Amino acid sequence: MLKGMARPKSNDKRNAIMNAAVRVIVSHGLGASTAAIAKEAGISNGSLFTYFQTKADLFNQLYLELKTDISSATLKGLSANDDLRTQMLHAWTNWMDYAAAHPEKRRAMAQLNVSDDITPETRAAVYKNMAPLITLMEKTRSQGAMKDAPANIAGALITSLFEATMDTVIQDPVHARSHSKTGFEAFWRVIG
Amino acid sequence: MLKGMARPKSNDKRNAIMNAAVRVIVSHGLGASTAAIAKEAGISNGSLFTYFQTKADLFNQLYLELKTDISSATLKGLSANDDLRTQMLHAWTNWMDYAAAHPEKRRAMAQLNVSDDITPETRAAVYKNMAPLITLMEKTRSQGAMKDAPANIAGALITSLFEATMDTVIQDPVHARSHSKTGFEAFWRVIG
Amino acid sequence: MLKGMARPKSNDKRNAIMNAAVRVIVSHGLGASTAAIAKEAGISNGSLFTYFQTKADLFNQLYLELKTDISSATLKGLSANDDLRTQMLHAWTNWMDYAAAHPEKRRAMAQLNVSDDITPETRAAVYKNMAPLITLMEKTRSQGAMKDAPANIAGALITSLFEATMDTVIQDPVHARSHSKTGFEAFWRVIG
Amino acid sequence: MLKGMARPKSNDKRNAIMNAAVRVIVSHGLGASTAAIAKEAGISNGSLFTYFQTKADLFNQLYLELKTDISSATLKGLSANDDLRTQMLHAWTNWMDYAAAHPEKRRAMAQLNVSDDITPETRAAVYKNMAPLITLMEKTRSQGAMKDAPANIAGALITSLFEATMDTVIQDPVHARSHSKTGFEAFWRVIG
DNA sequence: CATGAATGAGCGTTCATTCAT
DNA sequence: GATGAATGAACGCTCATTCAT
Repeated sequence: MLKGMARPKSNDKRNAIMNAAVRVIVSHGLGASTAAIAKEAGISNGSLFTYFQTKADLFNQLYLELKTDISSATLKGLSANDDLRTQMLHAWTNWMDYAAAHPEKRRAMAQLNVSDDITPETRAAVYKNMAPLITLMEKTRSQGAMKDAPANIAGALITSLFEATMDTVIQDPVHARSHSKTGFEAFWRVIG
Repeated sequence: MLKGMARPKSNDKRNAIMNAAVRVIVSHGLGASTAAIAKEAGISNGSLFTYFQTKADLFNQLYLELKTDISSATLKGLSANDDLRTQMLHAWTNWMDYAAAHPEKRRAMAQLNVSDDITPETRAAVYKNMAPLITLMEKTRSQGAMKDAPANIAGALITSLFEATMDTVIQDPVHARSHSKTGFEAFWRVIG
Repeated sequence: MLKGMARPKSNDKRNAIMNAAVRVIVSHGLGASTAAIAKEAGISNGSLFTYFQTKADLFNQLYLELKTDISSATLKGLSANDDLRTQMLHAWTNWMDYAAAHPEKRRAMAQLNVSDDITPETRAAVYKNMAPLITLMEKTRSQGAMKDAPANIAGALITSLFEATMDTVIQDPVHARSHSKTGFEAFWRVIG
Repeated sequence: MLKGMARPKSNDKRNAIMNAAVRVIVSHGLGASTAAIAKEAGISNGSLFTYFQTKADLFNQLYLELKTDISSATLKGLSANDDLRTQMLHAWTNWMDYAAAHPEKRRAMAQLNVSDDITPETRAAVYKNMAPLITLMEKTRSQGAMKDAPANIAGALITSLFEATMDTVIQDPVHARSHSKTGFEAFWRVIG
């Protein structure tokens, strides 16, 4: 690293705050105090503001990171050579596995989804991250039952099936595999 | 009017508070202050507590009322003689019409849905209100593509399609009819 | 009663408020709300202000009445022919009997004693009511062990013995008679 | 000073709050607002809660501190070799001197004495502080005029004489010495 | 850069008092 | 006169943010 370069401060600490925020949001909602998050992260309340300018800033960065994580987890191992259904199922399964492995992150994300603090810029960045997935979905849609439907309603319906399946998987993890399969089949009936 | 009768509690005022709460929740989230709600309703901050014991109480009553409204709007004109698809489509259309006509109520409801203030009792009462709809949906499910799926995942998927369609209708009201149709068809492919 | 004379409104209701105030002060302190007192009295919160201009006004009148009651109870049956010790014992016993019979009144009085709401005027009126007792005490003092002490310290000491005995009688009513006797003997050693 | 050490909690500030509380309680009673106390202490209202978790907590700590102060002032210079009367007079004089020097503290203490905010734990701690004095008093009592009286009435009578004398000393400080002497003589007649 | 005390606006709620009915 | 809804100032307390150490 070059001298004089802006130090990224401690990435460990930044991550600790992020992880603490997830836990505290899950247990106390978005109204959780920054002090509580700092404490959970093992740092002083003041230090939190060395890493994030404001609480809203923390929430935006956290939201983006959670979505980025899930996005790359979902796309892992995807092969463009496979047929669309195979790719889609692969992505779907990745997604569900991730959600099952990180239920807290999913829960925090669900809260942040409805927060007024998340800016349009963040939402746009999230959207951009998911571009490959959206492309895949669009390709699928344009050849299947929804080929004539506008993209917005199609996207909304599909996303909603993803999320509903995920939430069921988290709430009833014992039957995760079965729920995932049921969800995918419904999904494929809708879009395939 | 009886002698010794003071100004009675005004239903108009109660409604004004409810409506104000909807507007303020939409624009400022569940963190909206009771003072802001009272001001929007055109009453003093203290008066709000004449009509609702606590902020949580207001939120619970509001949630129940919104859900009850939408529930009865949805069931209006339903005829048990029709075949299931016709009944389901009728309900679906009612629901979407209501959502399109009251977008703010829908948005407030979405926020209240995830609020910690809503008690299990309120959720149970809401559930009870929607019993006829749930029965109809269960009957449909048990004869269609999801006949072998457990109820929890089925319910989650179906609800999610409702909500996704509704939100699209609200966000793009110009094409409300078309979105409603697209959503219903997807819905029917999933459950029918 | 003459026509046009200011009606004392309902004395029953006034008394009901007074009695309710005693009970509520005992159980909830001087911070008790006027609404709570009104409810205990079986009237509406607004009506309380027909009988008392302010909460402080109620407290002042109540204090005066409680002190007046105890004053006259104490003096009942006193014969100026008896020697001082006999008169004093008689008064003392009356006082203790009253306190034992009305422990709530005593407790409310104790609270009002330290209230900032009680005006100097009320305190003066109370003092005036107790004049015969004070005279008796002064006569006793001027012939006994405190004959050379200034009146203020003497009065304070004597009052304090009264009150301490009373409070013990109320807290341990089973031994009321014995405590009363012990207290009087101490009192007589001080002043007699 | 260690690195990373922030501004430490200031004992000066804590004391300022305590002293401010005494002054404000004297002038406005126990209903005094925390904001008023903070202002009188020259700090922000929020800062008060850095030093005391709740208003009741402040009151409890204040009460304990006032009582501890007076307790140690009273016991200062006491010699177990002296006869009981000498020891008792020494304590009595200390006490009166302290009260005369700190009339506001005495007044605040009198208010806190009757506060519902003071917990049994605090009262127990106060009692423990005063143990030597109580022991001395018990020894005296058991040899004197009240040797056959139960402890509760004896304690109440004695305490009441202390307090009555103190209050007179404060209200009429010009004759403090004389009042103190008068009070002690009465006290000794009661217990000695 | 870390710390945690300091700040003060803001919150939900209470309550003495007023006044329309 | 009786009623209780209406009022708004006040309260205890929290918390995002700043800044002295």
